[in-house]
Amino acid sequence: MRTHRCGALRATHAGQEVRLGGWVHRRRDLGGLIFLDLRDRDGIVQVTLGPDWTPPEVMERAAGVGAETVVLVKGVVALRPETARNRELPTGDVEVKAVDLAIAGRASTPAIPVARVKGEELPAEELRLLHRHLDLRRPELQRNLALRHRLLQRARATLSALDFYEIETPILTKPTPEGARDYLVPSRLHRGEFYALPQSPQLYKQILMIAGFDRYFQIARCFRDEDLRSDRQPEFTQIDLEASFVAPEDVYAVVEAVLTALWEEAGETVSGGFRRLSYREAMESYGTDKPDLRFGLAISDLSERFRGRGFDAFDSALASNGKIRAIRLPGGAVLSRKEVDALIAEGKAAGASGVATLKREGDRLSGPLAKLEGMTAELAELNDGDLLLAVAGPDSVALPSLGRVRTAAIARLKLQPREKHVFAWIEQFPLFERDPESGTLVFAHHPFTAPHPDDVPRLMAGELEQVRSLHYDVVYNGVELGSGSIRITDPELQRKVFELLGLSRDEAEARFGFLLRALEAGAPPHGGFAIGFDRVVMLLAGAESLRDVIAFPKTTAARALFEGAPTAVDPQEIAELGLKVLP
RNA sequence: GGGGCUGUAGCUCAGCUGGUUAGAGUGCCGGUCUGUCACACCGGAGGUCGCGGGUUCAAGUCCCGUCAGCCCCGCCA
Repeated sequence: MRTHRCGALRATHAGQEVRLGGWVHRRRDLGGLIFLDLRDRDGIVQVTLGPDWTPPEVMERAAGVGAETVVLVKGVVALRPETARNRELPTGDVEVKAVDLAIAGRASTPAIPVARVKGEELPAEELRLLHRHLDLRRPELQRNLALRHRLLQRARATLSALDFYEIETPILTKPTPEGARDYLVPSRLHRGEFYALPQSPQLYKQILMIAGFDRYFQIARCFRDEDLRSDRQPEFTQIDLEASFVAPEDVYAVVEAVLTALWEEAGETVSGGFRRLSYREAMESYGTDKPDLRFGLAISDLSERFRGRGFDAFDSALASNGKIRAIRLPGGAVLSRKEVDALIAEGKAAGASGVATLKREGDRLSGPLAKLEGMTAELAELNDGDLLLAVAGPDSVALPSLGRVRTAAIARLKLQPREKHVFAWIEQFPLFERDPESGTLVFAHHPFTAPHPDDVPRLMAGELEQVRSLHYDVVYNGVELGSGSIRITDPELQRKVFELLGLSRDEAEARFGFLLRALEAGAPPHGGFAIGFDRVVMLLAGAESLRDVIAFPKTTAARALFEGAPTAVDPQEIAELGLKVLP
């Protein structure tokens, strides 16, 4: 039916007779001459119709085609006249002189434009989702999904070459009361019972390791019934992997190979390797567990330097086991009072009771900290033009506050990154964290995460806060790309953890008995990782929203506008499931 | 669950302190036009101002409610 894609034609094709199929992107009808921009997934080429080479009835037909109509064109590729070439188009040196044009699919006037006027804003997101078939025709989204395809293939090829088997796991699974809210699926055959859609294939991949498959991966769809954000969809895709007889180092090597391959596939060069930071180092130096290491600006401890200098807020913080933490902004002295106030507000929003500042301009120090006894530029280690922002208090407050100040300052000062891509492993996360509401200790990750071997005695002794885990994250330019861990393989340790979670032996058996039985059948040491694939595509495509790298995304209220899901169903179907909808 | 922003022609937007017949660009329809590429030019049609209620002599504009989209907090082991 066709010989080439529209976007593929170049000067080398000149003289060839071609048949094309595509969508009419735009029409320019000059009366005697008609130009059609014909578009397919590869790009746009100009089709030219004129009385010298196009039969009159074809001219007439072409004069009537509207935007987005699908046409089949037969013609000859010709070099354009020298003065009529279009440098902005890859196909701009040529045009197709049409001898025939058939209308294959006439389009009604598009509800939203595919070809936009230069400078025109995109249609409202609601309309783009409602008319997704049209929005997806836009070259940007075509490009994003083409990239997504290539990244998927590259991930598969890379893992397959590393001896990983791609194995599918169920979509209808067992509900898990912990963690995110499950999407539930009622069972017709078993009235009153429910499946859940998987939040991740976590337990299945562990069972696969216990079953001896050694290395598994899956491009896995995951479902979580929680409120959404611009970087969160109710269903999303992970590159999920798990391997046996591994230490964290072995998992790191695999994940690094995959991520490096993906960046390469997108045309980026990754160098400098993956940094390593413990959770503690990340928090102490950057105030976050996902630091953007493209910038320096580490947090420093000024407790001793600023102790006992007549600043009450500092001394009282130190007296109650707090620290004075600070960040130096080179060139920060240029910030206006208003801009500095905005940074202080960031710190306060994260819980700091105050953010004290010190500015150096020439030999002059200014700001609230300038009046500390014995304050000098040397004491504060400030260079000319620097701004110091300090927070005193317990680390649990001071560090995250300065982390937010740091991020805001980088944006405010429009600092140039020292490197383009910085990947880092964050290791040795605590196994437990304090629930801010109840104050009780809860699992920081899922309950299958192995404790750090050195800390198992502490775990058994109930010194939970001190217990580190074998959980690790990959962070890229301040964005968390994924996480993983070495898993618990000792059934008794796993039982102990369920107990710490507050599950009775019976409850643990009812919920996770299948895992415990598997562990008792001889489990190899194993661990794995999951890469948030949508987020990776978004970063590599330069997209601003996950919705721009997913063909059919949901709205922030988890609706599918195009097809209209969710929707009410026939009461009879509901009755068949043994359910009743409450008003 | 809470907060914020937005909703006016098919699309993108303007519409002042409440005041005559709600505008522009683009698209659409008709016409002229042989080198355009956001073609140009002439003419025309096109409106439940998201929806419901209220205040007022008078509401696109003010108030209350509601729906939808987006952003943020909570939430996402």
